[in-house]
Amino acid sequence: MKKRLENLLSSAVATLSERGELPPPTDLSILVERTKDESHGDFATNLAMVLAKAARTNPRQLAEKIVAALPPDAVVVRAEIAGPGFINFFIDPKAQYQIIPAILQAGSGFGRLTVGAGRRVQVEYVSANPTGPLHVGHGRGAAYGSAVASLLKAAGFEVHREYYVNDAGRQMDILAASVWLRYLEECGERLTFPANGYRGEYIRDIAFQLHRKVSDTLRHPAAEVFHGLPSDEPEGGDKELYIDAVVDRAKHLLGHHGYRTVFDAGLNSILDDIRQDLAEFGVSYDEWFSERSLAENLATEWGLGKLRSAGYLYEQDGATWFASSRLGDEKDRVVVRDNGQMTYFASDIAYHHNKLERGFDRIINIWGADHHGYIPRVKAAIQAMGGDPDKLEVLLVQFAVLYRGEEKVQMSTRSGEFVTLRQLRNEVGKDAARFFYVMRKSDQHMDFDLKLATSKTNENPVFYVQYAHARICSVFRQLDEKGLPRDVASGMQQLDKLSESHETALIATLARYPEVIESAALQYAPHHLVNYLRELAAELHGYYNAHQFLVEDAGLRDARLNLITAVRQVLVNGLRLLDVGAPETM
RNA sequence: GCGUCCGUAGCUCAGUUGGAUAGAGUAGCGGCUUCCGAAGCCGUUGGUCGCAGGUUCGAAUCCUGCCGGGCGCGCCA
Repeated sequence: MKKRLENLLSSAVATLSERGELPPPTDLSILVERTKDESHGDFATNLAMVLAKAARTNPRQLAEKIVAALPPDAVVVRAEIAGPGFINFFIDPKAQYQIIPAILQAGSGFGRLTVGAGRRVQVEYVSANPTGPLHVGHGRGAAYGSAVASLLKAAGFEVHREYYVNDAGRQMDILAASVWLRYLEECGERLTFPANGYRGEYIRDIAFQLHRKVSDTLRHPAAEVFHGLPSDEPEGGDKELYIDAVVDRAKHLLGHHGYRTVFDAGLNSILDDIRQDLAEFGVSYDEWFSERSLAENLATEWGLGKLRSAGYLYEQDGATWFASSRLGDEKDRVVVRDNGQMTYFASDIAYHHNKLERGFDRIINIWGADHHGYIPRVKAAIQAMGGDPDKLEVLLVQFAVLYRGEEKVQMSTRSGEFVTLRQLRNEVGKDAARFFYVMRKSDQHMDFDLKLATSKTNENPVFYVQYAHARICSVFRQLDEKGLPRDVASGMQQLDKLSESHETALIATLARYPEVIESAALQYAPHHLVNYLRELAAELHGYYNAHQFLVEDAGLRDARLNLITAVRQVLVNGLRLLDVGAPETM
């Protein structure tokens, strides 16, 4: 409908230009919006106000000319000029009714668009280090990333969902060392655990399983393990130097094979847990991309080689630096440390090089907001490798602060008593968690009220929307119980009986759904969809309370049943994009 | 200190490629069930859009400064 009006307007502008009443058309984009106020008609455009300056006339006069030049259209009842120069369009209600058969015919495909035109988009989200279970911060990234990917797919993009598994690098070595030390404790060794090791209870579980599997074969006396190491932080040393020394010692004593056994025990156990956790959260991936595979394929060296040949690498203080400051970053960044180890950033350069090579039209990274300072260096790397930095879009997700009613839920990674995503799901359920996480703009802090998420009242937006769906299902159960007939085709013939204000408003809201999907997808803003669903549910509840659906008049009854069937379909489609259930009974 | 994001009703938040009288939920107040699920609905109270300038037909939205807050500023990831 918007498109149709835009075409009418551009034809009117063309006519005026030919007559010389307007300057030759530039590449102006005609903006047609839905009105907020009924008295302003159904759609409005600010076209006359935008063009007034170039036409050297006042907006209202120009608006009159534009309206006069509009080609006739069966659907447009009238066009009015209002306010400072808006042109308001009033649409024939009969044309609006057609959305109902359109929705029922399209079914689950209603709201599937073609704006994406099959362009390939890669979406990377969560990508938490496999050094421990997912916590509630990752949950928001998971819900958001998953919703964005689903929206883009609905909008017609070809979407590739990816999790970057940091299964290489220093943190994983620290994890392996932590597992090994707990394993030694299982064997009966007594030792002091490093300040910078992973202290979570899950490490003990992994060590316990490892010990059951390999018994004492990887055991070394504690005295041998810690002999000659620098002092740890509590003894006045440097915890970073200390943990690195512990890692080296583990590698040395265990040998390649033994070390790998410990390393993989930790990695596989945690990664399996993360996979299962996400699966239960309804979050899925097309690919789990291994960082280690980059090293094994020498991709990291290759990526750095690319930077070197482009003249962006230099040596200083024994380390290798990337001159990212020449490409907009605050300062240059180390890619190879003076001890010969690659930094995380070196892998990331290779990873992004790999993404570029795969030929995506757009690359979307979803990161925690605390990583925002990391964006310029990655963009710089892409540019240095000859790629287009604008292809990369980094979406930031702020952490959610958990509350139970008024009370803030304390979280502390240090003490290990952080709330895991699994704990959250167990407390509020998958549907509420998914819905709440994407209810707010992603780059904004949010308060997540656990008590509200579990309450079964109208205060809880999840239940409110789901209840609208269940209520419609209930109407159809009543229809059966009363033994009333239903004739869909006949209802379609008599849609013009839907003349109550609740009905026309509901129809207009239904017609908006594809526009909501488009803007939510293009703006990476699932909260737009959430707000829409709440609005649609509210209108359904209001309609339900104001009018009886199962009325005597069979024609009116069938028309109303067709309308609420369409509402149910849109609720289902929208909730499915968020992976929130649409139960038939509550 | 530098960078970056943010500041909208008592509370939680929408609304920012500039548009008409700034919205919703919740809290408060007052109503609605012989009838399809009251897990609902209707009405009402409540705002210097952080402050001060600027840009223009028009600013919550864009620009500048200030105030207040989050995050970042490692040869960590």
